[in-house]
Formats: sequence, C-alpha cells, structure tokens
Amino acid sequence: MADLVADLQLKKNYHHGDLRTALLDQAASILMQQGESALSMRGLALEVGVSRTAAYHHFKNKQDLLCAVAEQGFTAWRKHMALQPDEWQVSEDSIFAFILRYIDYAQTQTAYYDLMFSGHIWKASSLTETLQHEAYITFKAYVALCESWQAAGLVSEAIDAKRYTQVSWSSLHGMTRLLLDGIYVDQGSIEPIARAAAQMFYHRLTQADS
Amino acid sequence: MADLVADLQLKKNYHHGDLRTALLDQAASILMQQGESALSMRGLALEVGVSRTAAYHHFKNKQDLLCAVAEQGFTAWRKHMALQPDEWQVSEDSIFAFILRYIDYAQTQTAYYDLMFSGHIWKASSLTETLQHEAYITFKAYVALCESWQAAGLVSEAIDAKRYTQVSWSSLHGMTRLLLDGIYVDQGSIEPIARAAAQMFYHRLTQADS
DNA sequence: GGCTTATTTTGACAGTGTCAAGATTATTTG
DNA sequence: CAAATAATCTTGACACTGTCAAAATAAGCC
Repeated sequence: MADLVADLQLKKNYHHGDLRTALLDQAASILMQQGESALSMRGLALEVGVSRTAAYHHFKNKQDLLCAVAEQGFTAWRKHMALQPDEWQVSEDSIFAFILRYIDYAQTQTAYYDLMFSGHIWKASSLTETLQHEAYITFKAYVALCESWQAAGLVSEAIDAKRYTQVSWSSLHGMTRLLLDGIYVDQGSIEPIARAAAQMFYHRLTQADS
Repeated sequence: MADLVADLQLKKNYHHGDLRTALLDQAASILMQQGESALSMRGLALEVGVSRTAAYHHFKNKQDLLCAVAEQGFTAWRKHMALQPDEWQVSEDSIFAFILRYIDYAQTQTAYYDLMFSGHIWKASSLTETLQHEAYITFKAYVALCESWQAAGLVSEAIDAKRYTQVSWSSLHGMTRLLLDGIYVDQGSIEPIARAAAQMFYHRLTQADS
C-alpha cells in the first residue's frame, strides 16, 4: 500500500515504467518552450527524473530520438490539416484556407515543423525507417487531396498529380521556412502572400497546359 | 634572410598576418568538404596553424563567424546568378534557365546556401548587421530582375513587384530545400518540377488578375 | 629607447554525446 | 516456486565542444 503510493507519487522506482513516452513528451515540451538548442540528452533525462544515459536504452542516439519526435509531428500534422478530402470544400477560398492552415501549423507547432523538415535528420544516415514511412503516408494523403482538387476542376487533370503535389508543397514549404526564419518574409506578409499563392499558383491551373 | 624563409614557409610568426581571411577560407573549405557538423572553432584554428582560441579576436563567437561565411555566400550568389537584368533574355525559357541556375548554385555551393538561409543564424539574436545588409542587397537585386520581367510583359504589372518577388523566391527556396534535404523531391524530379514551376508559376502570370 | 595597442597563447570551466561495466528489476523457463 | 535470462537503469569515463580570463608576444607610435 505504501509502496503503491510511493510508486504513483514519488516515482522512486528503479524502473520507470513508461520512460520512452515520458522522454518523448518532455522532449516535445522542451522543444516547444525553449527551442532545439536547449534540448540535451542529459538534461532531458534529468528532467524526467532518470539518470543521464537512461534514454540510450530506448533510443539509439539523439538523432533517433529526434526522428521519433518528428514522427509525432507528422501524425499531428495530418490531424491538424484534417486531410480527408471531403473535409475540404472544393473552392478557391478553401485552397486559400488550406494555405493559411498549413502556415498556422508551422507557427503554432514550430518545433514539430522544424524537426519534420530538418535537413539534419533527413540527410543523416540515421534516418529512421518509421519516420520515412510516416512522411510518406503524409505525402500520399496530400496527393489524394490534390487529386480531389483535380476531380473538382480546380486544377487541370492534365498535370501529373504527384508532380503537382511536389511543386505546391515546395511553395508552401518555401514561404513557411522564410517566414519562420525571418528571411524576406515577415508576419504582415502572410495574408497577401497566401492569397497571391492561392490565386496565382492554384487558381491559374484551372486552364490546362500543353 | 633565414627569417624571411621561415616566415613564408613555416609561418612560425606569432602574428599570422591575415588570420581573419585565412579562417574564413578554411571554414568555407571545411563546410564544403565535410559539412557543418565537422566545423568546430578549435579544429578550424588548428588547421589554420594557430591556437585554439585565436579566432575569438576576429569573430565574437561561432555564430559571428558563420554570419561572415554566409555573407560571402550572398555575394557569390549574386555573381553566380549574374543579376544584371540585361544578362537575362526575357523569355519563358530564360525563366526556366533561371530556376535551374538557382538550383545549381544550391547544389554546387550547398554549404553556402545552407548557411545563407539557416534558421540558426537568422533567428538568433546574434544576426550580423552586415549579413542582414548583404541579404537585403541580394533581395533588391532580384526585385529588379522581377521588374524587368514585368516590363517585358512576362509577368503582369498589376502585381506588386515586392510581393511577387517574395512568392517566387518562396517557391524557389522551397523546392531547393526539399531537394537538398531529400524530402519528397529527388534529383530526377528537378527538371520536370522546374519546368512546371516556370510554366505554371511564371508563365501563367502573363494574364493580369483583379 | 619606451608605451600603448593589437594579436596570439595557455589554462580553465562547464557543457555535450555516447560507450562500457555494473546494479537492479521484470520476465520467462525449468 | 526457483533459477536463469532479458530488460532496464546507474555510475564512471572519454573525447569532444564553445568560450572566458590572464599571461605572453609582437607591432606601431611618440
């Protein structure tokens, strides 16, 4: 009985019980509040109440942990964007709204977004299979949405859906990155830029090309 | 005489002579060949033949040095792109070529490109005034090019040039980043994506909007 | 010459990621 | 149930890192 209380309140167990998820949660929390530079393996472990190197029994190394956080970012992204095609009314305004929603995720969940598209993680050879899979799932979901835009006549069906997905995602990612990093694009430019992108980039595709 | 030989060959001088530029050159070299993770203040100094902390009398800290390298990246970029409007024939093909040239710089001078648009540098409070200035010069040069596209009728003059510059640079940067980081865009997609961008994004703007 | 100033070095400190070896607990097996 | 095995966590250690303070050395100027 006393043991149970100790277990629940003081967590003085030698075995933590669910250290992996505790580490992931705390890592996400630190990233949100203090940024990537404030996240260290040692500090993370100590804040969770466990010793310096405990995390290494749940993650191969720091990159591996970051990959796991990024994974959560992708699933959270899908939830945030609500990527079932029927949830998005097919109209030009909805595409504008989609762009704003994309930027909104990046601005409210910046830590996740940074990690999801972090070159450090992707270029490194330690890129997790599972992260790659989550990212692929996410891409395919957006492809499906683009196809629904095509089916609705918003985008020419003459364009390959995968290619269109790549180009439009590039634009979304580009303006988002420049905004987040404070390069050439500032907060006040969001709306006009998003509107320009919606009009110029998406709407114009109504007419088919070659 | 013997001193002179020693000076030139062994560089055993207590004073280096031109340490600042030597550091910058070596830093750029390391970044190119081994990537950012291989660049340390200590290692850099030792490779230049000077002791651990010598660099701190020429750069406030590591960020400061990285800013200086990024600066060089911006001036090199302008040279690479040859941003005098008259150097670019105004046609759709030339815009396609412009896109490819942009990507080419990023792929051949990846270290510079990464640094120029590195969030670590821009978000940090240690952003150099001179870097900010160089980046601004570069932006303005591209604005001028966009205006020449407008004047030639390739892009509608109804669109604000600065806004157009922001949106198109966003697209360029987005596809470049995804390509460099190996996310959703691979080497084989470059040409079709660049062509799609040239056609869809630029060409379509010939017709003015609202 | 001597004084000031600009460089460069040595020493030191607090961090970091990560491995190896031991301690402890949970789980499976005989 | 007991013993062996596997999972988990800790302590110790190593080689790094950025950066500061104080001392050493050189250059420039009167």
